[in-house]
Amino acid sequence: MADSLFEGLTEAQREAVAHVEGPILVLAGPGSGKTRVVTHRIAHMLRSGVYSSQIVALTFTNKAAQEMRSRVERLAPDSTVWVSTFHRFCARLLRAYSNLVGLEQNYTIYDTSDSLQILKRALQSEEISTSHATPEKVAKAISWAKNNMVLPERYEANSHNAISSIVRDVYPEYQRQLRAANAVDFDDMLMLVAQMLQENPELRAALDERFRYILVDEYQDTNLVQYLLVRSLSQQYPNLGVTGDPDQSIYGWRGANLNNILDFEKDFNQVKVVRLEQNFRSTPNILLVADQLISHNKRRKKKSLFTDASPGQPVRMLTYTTSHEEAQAIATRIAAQVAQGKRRPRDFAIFYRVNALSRAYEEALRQQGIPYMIVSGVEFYQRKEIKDVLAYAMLMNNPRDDVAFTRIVNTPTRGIGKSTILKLQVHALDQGISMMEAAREAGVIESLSKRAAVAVAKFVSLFDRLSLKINEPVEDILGAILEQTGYRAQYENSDDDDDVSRLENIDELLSAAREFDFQHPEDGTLERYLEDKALVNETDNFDADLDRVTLMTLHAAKGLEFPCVFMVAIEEGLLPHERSKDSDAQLEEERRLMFVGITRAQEELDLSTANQRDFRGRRMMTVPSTFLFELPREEMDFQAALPRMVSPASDWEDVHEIPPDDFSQIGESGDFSDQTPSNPPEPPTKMLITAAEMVTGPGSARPKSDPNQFHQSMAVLHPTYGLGKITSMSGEGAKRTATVQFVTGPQKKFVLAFSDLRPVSKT
DNA sequence: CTATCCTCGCTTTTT
DNA sequence: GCGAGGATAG
Repeated sequence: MADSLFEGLTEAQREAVAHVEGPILVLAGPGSGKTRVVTHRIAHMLRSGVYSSQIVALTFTNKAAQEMRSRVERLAPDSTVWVSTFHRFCARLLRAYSNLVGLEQNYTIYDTSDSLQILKRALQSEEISTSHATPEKVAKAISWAKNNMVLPERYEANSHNAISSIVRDVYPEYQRQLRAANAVDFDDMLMLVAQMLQENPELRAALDERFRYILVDEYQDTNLVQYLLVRSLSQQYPNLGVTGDPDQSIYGWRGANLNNILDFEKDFNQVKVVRLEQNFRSTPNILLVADQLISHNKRRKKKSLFTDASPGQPVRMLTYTTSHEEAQAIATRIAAQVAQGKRRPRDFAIFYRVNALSRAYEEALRQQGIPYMIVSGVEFYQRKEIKDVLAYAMLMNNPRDDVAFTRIVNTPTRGIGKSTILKLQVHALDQGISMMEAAREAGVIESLSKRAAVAVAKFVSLFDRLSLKINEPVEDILGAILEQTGYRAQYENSDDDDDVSRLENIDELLSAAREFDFQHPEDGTLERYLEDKALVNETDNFDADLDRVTLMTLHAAKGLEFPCVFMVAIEEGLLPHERSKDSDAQLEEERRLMFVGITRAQEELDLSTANQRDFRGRRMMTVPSTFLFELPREEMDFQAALPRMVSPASDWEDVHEIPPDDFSQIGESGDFSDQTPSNPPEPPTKMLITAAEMVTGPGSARPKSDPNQFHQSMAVLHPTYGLGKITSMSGEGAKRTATVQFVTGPQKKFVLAFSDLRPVSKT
């Protein structure tokens, strides 16, 4: 039946879609329609008589899962195919079979910072000195072990590595304390399920049968545990379909093992291999550059990428004298194209290797009045007030959760100080009980003063009162926490802007809880709600609908595409990064990173370097990346970015040599803009003028503003952050401060008398 | 206990 | 150059 599922597909794509039984490896080059193939394949399986309950599709991120789910739904509206992240899949299995791995069904999922608390405690109780290794480093090493299925008792220290001996000593205790708290860390979720399947052959066989068809997306990013997991569920029914591209594996540093995809054909019998090599995204010129670069990697599977698109413009390679000029030139180019109506801001993206580089481009864009957004992975931190409130809920759900207990026993303050908490902890450890249980025995703990014991007893009764509500709707539970603990009260009636915003965040949490209750009329348990909270990251801050230039790291760019891409700072030490240069494997990963960046571009691609770069507050001479010498230079457009540059490609190797007089520029003082020949950018057309445009020139001595002219909700301008709005104010006279929410994202607090804030006139 | 000072160190990031 | 986290003072 040549049905609609195959319409418009290439030969290779059809081949993959048509495959139902047995293992299949789909090697999907960039822009080759991979998701389309996977979703159509699922739909085809369903039409071929496979029950949707027998299929599970695993992804890494919630975003990918969501995307796949909605696309499957479109093709097969009433199917109940389970599309899930690895972690959520494992979370469910752990709930069902918790007893097999020493957990209770209501176990807690610790995030990275919670786990770190446990680790610090474990380091303390084992009396291990961390003077030569931070807890963070130890945590990383433990995570590595867990990703590689190394159980605590099997861990062996490496004599060359100081951290590994610490890990050997602390890993078992860390794991004990997690189990004592009835908690798991993220890595446990996968490792424990894998362990459970190894130790319980009947269960493994049953689940293998239940999940007869398993699909794994981004297979090149799987680690050993994930590999063991899917392999053990594909024994009697080896219908494992994996999709990925070894050339786009950029997460080796967090445990991804390239061997999984490279050896897939060895791991299973009669593997069907389909290569998706036709690219539907980029021009041949861009593809050629990508292909030449990646051909320098050894550990890969060769693919020949091709496209039907017309050649398009050559890829440009630009060398600037300074990073400042690089940023200016990019911003000017974008401004000009937008002004001409040729492109919109959202058509452009700027990619860099490290977040710390973003500033220069931000500033240049701001000066040009171009709207932009930064997609950054660092703003992930959880807000304190949210974590506090949820900690109460977590403790209700799992009273053994010592991290939650420690967090809220004195929040808001109720006279239970550090030493009291420590005494409770010691008592708990002695008796082999949880801190909550220890708190119940406060009256008989000798070391505790009468006063402390009373404070603790009061807390316990408060907690018990709250716990009565555990089966009520989540919104009611959180509401009760906020009222009965006095948590809300401590922030109410406060003028402080931080407190105001805390209350706003709390209200948002409540309305999200209401939404959860609404969405889960049947299974809206607190347990379920907390699992959602633990496994979903709400800061999905990339909104493709906004008409803004996108700034992001190369890692963040994976999976996206833009008509016009600028890849910047392609210099030794940055790309490849200096910390990646000691091994070939890491160097190849850096090359893949560049490959990923290049292949995001649909029509235009600019690669650039600067001879001098301002970075981390210092000015440094740079060396162009070795990767640049691996590109098809004859096919590219080498441009002198500035009058001073040597332009022809033949002289290009000389460009990075520093003319003697250039050293005069190296110094700690002085603004670049003084030295650069000023070629003022074309002023953008009127419709483009944003607030930043109105800022007076850099460094001009402007009198500070009178604090009294500011008021709540006023639009203001800052020379660095651009346009913003005053969300709240506090203090008086010289100490009067304003909190400003900037349109570019950040929220900052200013002492008005000393700030460079200016009101925006309404004219 | 909390505010502020100072030191350190510094890829990439999801769950 | 900047922010997190520890130390110290009030």
